[in-house]
Amino acid sequence: MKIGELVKRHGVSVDTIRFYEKQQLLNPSARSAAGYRLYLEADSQRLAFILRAKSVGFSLQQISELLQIEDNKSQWQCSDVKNKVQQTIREIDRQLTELQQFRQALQQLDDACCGGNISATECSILAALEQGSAVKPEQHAAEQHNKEHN
Amino acid sequence: MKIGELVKRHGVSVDTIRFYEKQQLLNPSARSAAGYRLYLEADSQRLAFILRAKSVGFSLQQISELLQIEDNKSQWQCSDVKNKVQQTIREIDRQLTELQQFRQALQQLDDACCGGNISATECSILAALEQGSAVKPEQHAAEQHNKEHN
DNA sequence: CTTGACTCTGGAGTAAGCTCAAGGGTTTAT
DNA sequence: ATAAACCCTTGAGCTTACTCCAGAGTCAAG
Repeated sequence: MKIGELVKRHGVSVDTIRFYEKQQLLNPSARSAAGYRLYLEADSQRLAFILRAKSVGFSLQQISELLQIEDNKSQWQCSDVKNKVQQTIREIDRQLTELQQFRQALQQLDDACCGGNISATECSILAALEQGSAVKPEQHAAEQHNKEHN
Repeated sequence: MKIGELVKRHGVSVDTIRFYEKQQLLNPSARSAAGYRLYLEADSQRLAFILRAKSVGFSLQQISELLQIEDNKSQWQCSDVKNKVQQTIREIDRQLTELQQFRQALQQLDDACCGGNISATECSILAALEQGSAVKPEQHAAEQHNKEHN
């Protein structure tokens, strides 16, 4: 099949396919006389592999490594594959930790801010960013009932 | 002070400062006769603001918006600032959700794989990526005791 | 035989946030 | 006076995963 049918089957663009080829992830099995890329069923399945791995969170670099194993399965062991998966999980965990820290820092700023229609000159969020001090809630002409915790 | 002292104080590179200037985040208060950038205390504090906001997870774009408020505090309200923070939190939450889904998908693959020294031809991870089917643990010459759940 | 759909190559552009290099002027200490 | 350390501008490069464009050849239908 030509590139047009391949992309129709998988819902990706031709540019994506050519990009994957440049990255050595997916080569056409042949070329027509006019130079058109020709793909076989096996190529289509390989593309499906790539897209599934991508949707699961692998980078193209990691997919390339998995494909090397896939291409030569008998020379690799289960543990090789599992190691790659676990390494990816660890990377994701690192990103999660970082994001959660950001979230927490922002949540603290958010909690301390009244969010009302008082002027931003008294905003505790800006104050914290200016002075880098610990977060202190605003105390304007109203009740202040969240002094505890911390 | 010249750029060299500024960067020494804050532990960033001169390239970073010049980049922030191009992004209109931080302009020197003056230039010397020879064209050297000259910064005042206020500039140094503004840089501190930027770096703190960055460490908390704001993008440069968002920092730019915060600085606009900071530059003209009296014309903004607390709620304006709080809204920006909450918007950022929502973006982070979206990223967290996505990462957690990736993590879960990978964890399922990982759980199903024995990770042993059997050949990768029987690896359940590769099988799942090839066929796109639900994850099924390998069943080789050993006990199989995790059939439930799912 | 022509029109339109399809395909080709090569190269540029995108977002984000810098980092580096080339080639040159300035300041400061000795 | 000269060398080291500092500063300047312009412009390119890095990373990831594409996307878009120009200019041109190819194929199938009518």
